[in-house]
Amino acid sequence: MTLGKLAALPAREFSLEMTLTCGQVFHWVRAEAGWLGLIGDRAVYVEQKGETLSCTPGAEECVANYFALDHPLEEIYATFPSDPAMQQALHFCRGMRIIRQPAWECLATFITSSMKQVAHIMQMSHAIRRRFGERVEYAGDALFTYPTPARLAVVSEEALRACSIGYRAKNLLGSARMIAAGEVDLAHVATLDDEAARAELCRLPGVGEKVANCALLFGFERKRAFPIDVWIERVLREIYFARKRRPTTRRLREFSQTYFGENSGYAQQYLFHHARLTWPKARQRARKRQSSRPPC
DNA sequence: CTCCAGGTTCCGG
DNA sequence: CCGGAACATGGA
Repeated sequence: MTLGKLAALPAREFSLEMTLTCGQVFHWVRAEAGWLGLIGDRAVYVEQKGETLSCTPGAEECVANYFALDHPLEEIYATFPSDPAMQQALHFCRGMRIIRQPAWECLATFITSSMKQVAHIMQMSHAIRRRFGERVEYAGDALFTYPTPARLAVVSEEALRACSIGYRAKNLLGSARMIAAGEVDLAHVATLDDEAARAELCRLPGVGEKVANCALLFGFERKRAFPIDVWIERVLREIYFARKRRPTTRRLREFSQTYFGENSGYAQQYLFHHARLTWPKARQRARKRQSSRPPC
């Protein structure tokens, strides 16, 4: 890869590393001293040095918007609850931003995310892009856009399964077809309030409450959307409901919507990333033994 | 080899 | 409303 001169833009309270590795987006790859990826169909290189974010010349505005450099992080942090677990997560993840992803590629990658580790979600994303996306050249490297609903709508389920996505192929294909046919309109979803938008997304196959909330948070700028996955469920149960009778899924959802405030989605991502990177395997095994032991 | 992963859907209490 | 099971695949 041969990079020319880069453009610089100010980036206070920002961690590119955290932002790209926290499990919200899955196609950026390390290159040189930074990262190479696509913002929509535009190939971009970015690297951070201190409070400066350098990027491909001409892409400054696009990059600043994508990485949400305008989000007032200090104001957002001020709305987080002040309990120790939340403050530890904040300290650990400071500078991490919820980015503005194109709605469809965000939704689609989370449709393929069920029962998969972050590393494998990346693999699936790249396989789908490489096989069905548009090729974009950048400094001698080849990048691939995420295929549109219309493009995926006309491929076979077998061809999709060749990307090693298993049973998720049927869901991704079904959702692409419904959107391509206009049965669900993502541009319209963007105009709805959170609850209506979530309900509309859940009409798509493979989209339940968790995936819908990921799409709302990462692809529709809904900072209140609070996805509850296995990690967040552990955090809620072991920290916020420790020593209590096992809360129902319903109870966890109610708690998450009242306790974490107006930027609960942001809080959720900090708790998720912190737990995933710092909770040792030993704790997971201990938890496992505990939960499988009969109550006394 | 066994276990588990940023779940959803369907089915029987 | 709630708990269980099936669903594919690969990394630990």
